Amino acid sequence: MPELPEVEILKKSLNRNIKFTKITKTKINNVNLRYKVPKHLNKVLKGQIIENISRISKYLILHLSSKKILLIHLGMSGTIHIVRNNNNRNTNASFYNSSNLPEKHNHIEITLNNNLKLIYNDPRRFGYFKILSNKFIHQPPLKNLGPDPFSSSFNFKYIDNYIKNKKKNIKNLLMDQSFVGGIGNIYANEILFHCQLNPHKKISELNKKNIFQILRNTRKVLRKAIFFGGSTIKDFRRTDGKSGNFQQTFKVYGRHNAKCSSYKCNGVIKKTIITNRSTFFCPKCQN
DNA sequence: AAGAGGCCCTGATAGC
DNA sequence: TGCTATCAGGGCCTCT
Repeated sequence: MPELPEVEILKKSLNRNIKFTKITKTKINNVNLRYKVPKHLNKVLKGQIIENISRISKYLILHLSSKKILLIHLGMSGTIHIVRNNNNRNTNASFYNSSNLPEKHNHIEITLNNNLKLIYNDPRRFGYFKILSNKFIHQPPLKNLGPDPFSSSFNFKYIDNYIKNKKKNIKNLLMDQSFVGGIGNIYANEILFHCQLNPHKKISELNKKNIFQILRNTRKVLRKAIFFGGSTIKDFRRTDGKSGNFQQTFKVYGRHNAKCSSYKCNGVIKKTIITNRSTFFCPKCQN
């Protein structure tokens, strides 16, 4: 489910609402995620102050006062909901209340000392929780990640050098987390449309102009998605349960058989499969 | 050794 | 209504 924009929105919401709160209790309802929920999770979290919340690629990171970190990956369908503990009255619209909270798949509940509770919900169980030491940057899974798309190390020289002697196509390159961290299927499709690049195009055929297009449009599309509150296709929800709106601006994703929205283009969006993932593009203006 | 494909899991929807 | 098949925002593992 969540790609960089959705995790970034989640990070900001958590920083607004739970930064410097103390964890009083952890309840594990179901240990079955991609990896089993660590047995010592409760022990590690209890009494900890959440000093900061950051994001690397699609990973969410809670920095604890013990200097350990809680790494959270949301997989395809993970969401974190902020719930007010006692919401009998004085209902605050910016949080979930018991009436719109999902009933199934609430794997983990973390109670805080400010009357709020975090609920991790994940129907498909591809997400996971992991405790890491303060050297987490140099440990898997983070150590193999490419630069953040917004960082200065994601630049022309880096891309130009990275694609040398490689054979894959441009869509798989964008989706490759060791090339750049955070782009998934939706945004890879959208970025390539804005670059007017065919997703099948081999990276060995990219010219200088193409590389600059990739740089510019990657940042443009992701920044816009964050501004629109992320994309809700099926089940992405913000921490308050509301949907994102970026999906209304999709140019190609999910738009097969629809008319291309490019100025003066009369092409029709086509759907194909690349490495098992749905791929959408306009055959006419993406070459 | 890079790259393609299978697979983990549940739920929604389409088609018969 | 009720079955079965297909498809989902990811990424690890295996095989070539």
